Amino acid sequence: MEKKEHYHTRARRALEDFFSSHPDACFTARDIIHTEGLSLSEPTVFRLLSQMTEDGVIERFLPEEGGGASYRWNECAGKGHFHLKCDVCGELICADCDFLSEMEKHFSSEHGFELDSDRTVFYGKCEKCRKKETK
Amino acid sequence: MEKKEHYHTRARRALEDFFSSHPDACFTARDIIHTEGLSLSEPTVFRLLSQMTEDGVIERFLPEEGGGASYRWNECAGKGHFHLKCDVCGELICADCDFLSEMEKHFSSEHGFELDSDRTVFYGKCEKCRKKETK
DNA sequence: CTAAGTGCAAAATGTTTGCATACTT
DNA sequence: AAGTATGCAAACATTTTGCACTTAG
Repeated sequence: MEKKEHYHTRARRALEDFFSSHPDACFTARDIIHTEGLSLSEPTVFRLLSQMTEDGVIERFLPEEGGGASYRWNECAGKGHFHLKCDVCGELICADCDFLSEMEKHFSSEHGFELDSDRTVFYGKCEKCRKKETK
Repeated sequence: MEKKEHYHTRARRALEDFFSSHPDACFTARDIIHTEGLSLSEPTVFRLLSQMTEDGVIERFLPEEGGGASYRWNECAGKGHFHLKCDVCGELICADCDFLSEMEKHFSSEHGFELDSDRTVFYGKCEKCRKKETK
């Protein structure tokens, strides 16, 4: 639970700028390594991604199919929210509504389970993709 | 959506037997490869795990930290259920209660999201581990 | 000056593929 | 006989490590 000391280096700033200027998009380590403007080495990218995830600056999402973990700017840090991931278009939707506390209550009282909503990802099909299909 | 034809081979039977006789435990490909009684090669294990997951015989869970994906006998195949994964002891609990349809209803009406409950894993802390901590 | 960060090369993991052989149907 | 499965070796992809060097505080 101790905050580690981080120097403000070029690499760290570059990554923070990169994520914060694409707040809704997910990137893999690979994406970042191959982004021209950044030119960061593999170890540096993985090290920074891990640190920034631990610090809550970005969020980490596990790989679905091929490829590695993906990361995204964490706008709603610590706010209590949940994620909806569309299996069709791949979009990751950040949701925040009252139902969350209802879910937490249910899991706690009925299953004795303390839900960590920030880490839980709901899979399914998003509104856009559902509409497309019923055409 | 077409069912692929599968031969009943020694390897396939061995894996099915293995999973069905440990219905509550999760195994990685690595675990299986190193299980003495089975003696299956790496490619065979990965190929079978993929096929059996597609066919719904087993369930696949993505890696949390280190290690690869883990697999488990799918007892509640197609029954509509959800999973609670304890971050502390790692246990994966299979839950099946009425709240599920309530959740589906909420996501559908409020978020336009069609939930695939079978694939969704809730992270948090299970009853046992919560009790342990408050000692 | 000291602690932390960086890049390179190499290693460790997890998973997949090409291909010749063996098994199921 | 035809189609699928297997094992080996090798390829691939992702992530980590060791180490010499640089940079921030």
